[in-house]
Amino acid sequence: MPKPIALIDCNNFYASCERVFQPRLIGKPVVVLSNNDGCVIARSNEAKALGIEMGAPWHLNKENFERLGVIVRSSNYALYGDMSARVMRTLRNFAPSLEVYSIDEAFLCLDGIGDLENHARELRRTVAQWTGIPVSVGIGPTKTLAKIANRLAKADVRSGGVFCLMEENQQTAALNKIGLTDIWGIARRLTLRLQETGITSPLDLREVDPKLIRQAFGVTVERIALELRGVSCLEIEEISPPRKSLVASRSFGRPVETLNDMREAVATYANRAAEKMRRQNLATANIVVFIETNAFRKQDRQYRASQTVNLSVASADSGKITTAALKGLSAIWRAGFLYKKAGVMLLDLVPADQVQGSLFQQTDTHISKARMQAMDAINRRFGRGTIRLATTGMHSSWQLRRAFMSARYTTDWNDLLRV
DNA sequence: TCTGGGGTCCTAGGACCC
DNA sequence: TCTGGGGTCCTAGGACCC
Repeated sequence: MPKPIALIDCNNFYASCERVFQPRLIGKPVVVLSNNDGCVIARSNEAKALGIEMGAPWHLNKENFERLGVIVRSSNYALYGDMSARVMRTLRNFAPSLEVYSIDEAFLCLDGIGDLENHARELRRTVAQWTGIPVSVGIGPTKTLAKIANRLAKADVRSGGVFCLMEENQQTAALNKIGLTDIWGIARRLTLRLQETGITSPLDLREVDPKLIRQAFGVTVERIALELRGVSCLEIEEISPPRKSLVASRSFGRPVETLNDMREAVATYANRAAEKMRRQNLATANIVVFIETNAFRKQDRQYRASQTVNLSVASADSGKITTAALKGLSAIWRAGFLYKKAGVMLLDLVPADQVQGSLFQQTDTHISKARMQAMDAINRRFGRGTIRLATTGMHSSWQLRRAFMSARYTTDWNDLLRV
């Protein structure tokens, strides 16, 4: 019997959070808008019933919402983050291990629980009582099937918010009811490509030889196909890995046309990004700046570009980061476009305290020498040929790549051997 | 063990997720 | 005029080394 995995998903999370503090919103159509009140990012069930779409632009729907009596809220991420933490704390009482997957979702390992459905119903009751947030529970032998179960828990009112897909016949019936895009990890593009090869339903995807899937669509889709069969490929990760990148970006209220205006915007984002980074005690070695026109305006000429700028020494210095971002900007700047969006990303984040005396402060020669040492060390430890085998095997190549990347800021070869 | 350019680094971008 | 913001993983392809 495979280990049962549950996916807990808060229903209409942001809208539900607003309701906890404003009970008069209960039973009414409520939508929550994105950062600049740009578009709809959460809807209560009543709002969904009125046909309001996810991502609907506010400016096109303002009057419509008023006419329908829809209550509109600007988003309040501090509040949602706090409510999320309360829900997660409550969930820890119901499982030996838990992965916080997003602000409103968690995977739970339910290994050793006898009556799964009963347990799930008790969990729902408790979360509702302690936090005021309604949740749905999907249970399956893999994360992907748990996701599908969760979707069905929401879709089927008779389920009472809990749906179980532990048995193969249940799984087959469920896969018959949904479309390819309902599968976690399959969106529009992949659906189109799958359909071209004759895979038109989730059941098709489950039955095709995974090796063929791998060849045509890569490892990610292969894993999904295996997960649909009940073969677990995605483990529960209790400890969230350290952040690798962060970004500060915004859409402009009105198009930006001049380099001066764009420089101002990019400098602002670079500062914001640097601030975020320092709050998390991180430093960066690679900075990306990107600019793009408004893809919604088909009548305008389109342009988008990005540029990476490498700092030879990792830094948390706002000034250096801003300078690098502006340098990148001049490389990609093209006059004559109506720019809609820009941003600054910080890549290859490392703990700021590890930067001192690390290889980042050494020359390229030192770094390549360190790389050779790492290769030698791996060959000694695992035998000659390991590197070649590992890099030709798809599963491990990126892990090995990471190991080499990490050689750039660690001098402890034992770290590499553990990978 | 087999094969026969092999291998790494880097950039850019696609695709997906919430 | 007005369509979010913040992430991850994977792959293709060029430069370069041996």
